[in-house]
Amino acid sequence: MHRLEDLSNNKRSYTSGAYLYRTGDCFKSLHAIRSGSFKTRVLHEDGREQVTGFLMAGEIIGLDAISTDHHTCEAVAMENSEVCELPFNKLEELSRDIPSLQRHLHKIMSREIVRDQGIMLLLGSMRAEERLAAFLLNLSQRNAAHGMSGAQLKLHMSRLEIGSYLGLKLETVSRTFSHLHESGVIKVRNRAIEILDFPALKAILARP
Amino acid sequence: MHRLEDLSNNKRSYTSGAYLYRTGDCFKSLHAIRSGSFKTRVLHEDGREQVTGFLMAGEIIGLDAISTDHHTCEAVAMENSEVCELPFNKLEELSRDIPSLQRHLHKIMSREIVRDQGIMLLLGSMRAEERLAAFLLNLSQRNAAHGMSGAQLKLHMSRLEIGSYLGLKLETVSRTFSHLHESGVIKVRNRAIEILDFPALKAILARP
DNA sequence: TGCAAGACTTGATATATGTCAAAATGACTA
DNA sequence: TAGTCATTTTGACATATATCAAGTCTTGCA
Repeated sequence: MHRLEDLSNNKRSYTSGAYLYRTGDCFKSLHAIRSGSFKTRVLHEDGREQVTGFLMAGEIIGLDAISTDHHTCEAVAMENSEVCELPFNKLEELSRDIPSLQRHLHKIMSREIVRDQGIMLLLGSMRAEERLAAFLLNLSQRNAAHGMSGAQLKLHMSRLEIGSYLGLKLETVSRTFSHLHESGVIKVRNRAIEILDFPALKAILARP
Repeated sequence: MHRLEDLSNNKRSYTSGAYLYRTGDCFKSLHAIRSGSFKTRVLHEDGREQVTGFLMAGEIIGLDAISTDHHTCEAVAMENSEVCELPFNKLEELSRDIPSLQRHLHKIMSREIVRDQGIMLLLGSMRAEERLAAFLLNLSQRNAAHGMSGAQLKLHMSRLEIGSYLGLKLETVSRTFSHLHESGVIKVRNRAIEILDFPALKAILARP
């Protein structure tokens, strides 16, 4: 596993709003997010766009590009962030020698597929309030997994971006936040969200 | 590449409606569809479900399960079908020796991620008619890729299943089919669809 | 072949979310 | 610090899709 370190000494910084890659860019490396966060989005010919993910520290970004050797979406930093470059052919080479790395890489890719299936379920069959509840709980969980608070969330994305991700208009996102705020489930102060009543938030999801 | 054949001599048949695997099943093998077609769907606690894919001959099924060694969705045959079992640890073993196979496997997984992103775009930002147009064009393209007609489609799934996949109710699917039929873009006779006007169908997608 | 169950279509109506608009708030810059 | 611009909230209204309800058509089985 020490050989992995050869791979990971190449760190780069991105300021908020900077592109990690754009649609069509040639693919050479995956990137591990060391700090900060990124959003990914796909673009349709007619200017339509869809945010497909919000990624934070510890997560791997760029898996879409392996398919065609070109990026099929773009990744933008949502705050000042650091990534570690993982040249993909080195990764493949290493994973031929190290079965546990190979397995790990496969699991990472598969996990992304599972994550996308979850979003499809959300987009295909949930109402606005359920989508937002699922979104907040997911964020909370990932925050907690990094030793940060599960209750206090600092959103680095706008209502517009949340809307795009959840298949809602920004006004609907705003209204739904307000509604959850009024019912005492969460506290909303601009982009700082506090989850006050976890069971209630989970109950929104559990009841179809 | 001949060693691949060792892998692929294990064929199995599934009658229409039979499960290839269920949610929670232990994962051992991917499956290559030799003939026929399958649908995959994810289940939510509250009985909610979402069809996440319709797979046909030549496609690989089961990639979701690598993540946890257990299947996170279920796969059901939509007609009498044959699959070829690909034991995953043998696949990993072989791909350590054969870089081109390794690369191929990675591309297959990445392609699935890209496909899912496309569905997220569809579910998140398209109207009913656009979703159905995208669905039909995709089906047509895959049909044509297998040497079959791109214009004559035989649907193996019900309106309910199409609706689940596209995030619509079955009535909306039916109405939208009827509408496309009336406007002369397609001809609908039960599950036999004929695409009469490709440019018109594509135009529905291009105009936001 | 005929019957029954499921699949599909179509209509009337309800509703969640979108659209348009304006005001309020917050953030950045000069 | 003030001023400008972007973001967010909130309201009134529009609309796409969902829901409920018949009714018709297929299909598979007896």
